[in-house]
Amino acid sequence: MLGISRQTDYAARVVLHLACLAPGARVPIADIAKHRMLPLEFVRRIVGELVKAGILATSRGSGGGVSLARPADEISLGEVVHAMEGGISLNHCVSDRRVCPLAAACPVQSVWVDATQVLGDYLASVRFSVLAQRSEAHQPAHLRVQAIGRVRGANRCVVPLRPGAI
Amino acid sequence: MLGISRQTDYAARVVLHLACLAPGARVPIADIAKHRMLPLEFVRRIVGELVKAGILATSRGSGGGVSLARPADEISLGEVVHAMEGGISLNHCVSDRRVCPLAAACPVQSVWVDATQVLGDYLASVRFSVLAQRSEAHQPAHLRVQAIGRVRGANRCVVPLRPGAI
DNA sequence: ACCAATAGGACTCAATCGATCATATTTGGA
DNA sequence: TCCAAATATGATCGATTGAGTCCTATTGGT
Repeated sequence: MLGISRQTDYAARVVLHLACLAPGARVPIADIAKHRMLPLEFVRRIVGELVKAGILATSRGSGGGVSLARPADEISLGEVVHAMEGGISLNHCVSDRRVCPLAAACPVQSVWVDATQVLGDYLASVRFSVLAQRSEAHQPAHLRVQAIGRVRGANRCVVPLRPGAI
Repeated sequence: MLGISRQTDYAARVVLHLACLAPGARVPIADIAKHRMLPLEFVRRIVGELVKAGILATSRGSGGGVSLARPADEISLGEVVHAMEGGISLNHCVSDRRVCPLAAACPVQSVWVDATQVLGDYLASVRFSVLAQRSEAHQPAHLRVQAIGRVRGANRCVVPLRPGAI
């Protein structure tokens, strides 16, 4: 089946979870795994990848946790897919023409290129700020409250709350 | 890397090869593997899959070989991808919502559905008749001649030639 | 100084992918 | 009738990658 890996699926849910919280909120990985029903140890590795990609930021120690490295508005689903899958390239000849000796005369090559572009453009157009808004329509505010519960003095980092959010 | 498997790549080239020949032409698998520079034994298995999917037809015995099961105009790249990959479904929750307990409230699920649709529609719009025409622009007629060379009396099947071809 | 909470990184296990080999089966022609 | 030419099928195999687990390093609080 042509599709994303489990890791990418989970990664998207992790980022979505953080995007649903107050901007800059930091929560432990275990919280995310619990609320989104994901295997804890696996989420650890995924978070590591997303940190390397500059999408998430972490802090260790008591009171530490995970937060978005940038505003949710500046993170696209395409970026997460790119980070976890190592890129989108429907066929090898898309990223490197030389792998196929017949590429110069191959009419399919350009189709793979176009299809890759079509898919990539679509995913890049989906921003997590929009996804978070849609999510709120379904799940009132209880997820946001979870983050606020551990804000006080957490790891010497003042978490900026949304205006009006208790 | 998010992309098709090697099998699908090869399958597309096999179908393209046949689409470039005279309509209904039948050639041995070995010929295809040789001209398209593909591993012979692997092409055998791929052809088997494409036959099951109703895209190719084979005949055994001396003079046997492979041919398109339908006119190239009625075969799309999407169909080949579907046959080889077992479908296009960017995430499991696309083909079966129940695999994710949070699907009902998940704003990403609909994005995977849409992205799957976008990609599938594009690939379905690419027909091999068009690809074959583009190919001819690059490679004059030598591939077609290869097929004609073994047409006479082949497997008691009269191969219809394109008008004007030798 | 110690302890508990937390992320980071190494590691294991199994499934899948890509490719090959060996054998059986069918067909046309000498 | 027999042989050669072809595909069909199933077993096999190594390498890669996916999914999941365990141990170690770091940090903040008491």
